[in-house]
Amino acid sequence: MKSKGKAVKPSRRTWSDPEPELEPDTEPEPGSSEQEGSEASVRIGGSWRGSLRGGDGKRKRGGGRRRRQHGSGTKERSVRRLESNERERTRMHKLNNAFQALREAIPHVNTDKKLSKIETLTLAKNYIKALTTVVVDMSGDCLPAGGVPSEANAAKLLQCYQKHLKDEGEDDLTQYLTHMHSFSQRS
DNA sequence: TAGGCCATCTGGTCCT
DNA sequence: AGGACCAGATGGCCTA
Repeated sequence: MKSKGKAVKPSRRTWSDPEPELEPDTEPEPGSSEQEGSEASVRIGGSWRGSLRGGDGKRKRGGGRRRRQHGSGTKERSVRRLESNERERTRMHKLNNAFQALREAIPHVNTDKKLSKIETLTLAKNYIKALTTVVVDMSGDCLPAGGVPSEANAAKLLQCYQKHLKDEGEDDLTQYLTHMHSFSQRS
């Protein structure tokens, strides 16, 4: 299993752990010094970076110009940024937890390798499609046309599913399994 | 070393 | 007004 990313990244400095020489209160940021809105450079981890916003035609919903932050001091903005970063971090953690739950819901062969996010989504999509095919197939055999979902029907479907697997194997899952194997072979 | 994947920061926009 | 959401940018880690 890849143990990527999760390890502590000592060189990644967060706003909550600022370096002493970095003083946002006193050091103006080039490009973002409240005068140019189309392009900004910000300082992260001690190095300046420039963003390409405004020049590539993306993210242009609305004005496109960076809004000026009237009436809020640098310190207050810094605090708000910290809070915003924290919220974003927890939001992403929740998202990752959801991805993990999805990974655990999808059967796959190579459990040694953690599915990437894109693999998880692709497998989930194919898995749903495969199961849908099975259900539709079985409901044609086992349920009256236009049958209303009910506990009785669900039980009957389950019986049919088991019979289906016994009689015909898991051919309906072939496509899903194909994708699954392609993923596992790449690891 | 290049490329893939990821976490984090960031600012703009949307929504309540 | 403030939080949620989104996407771009950046840099670290890992594998082929």
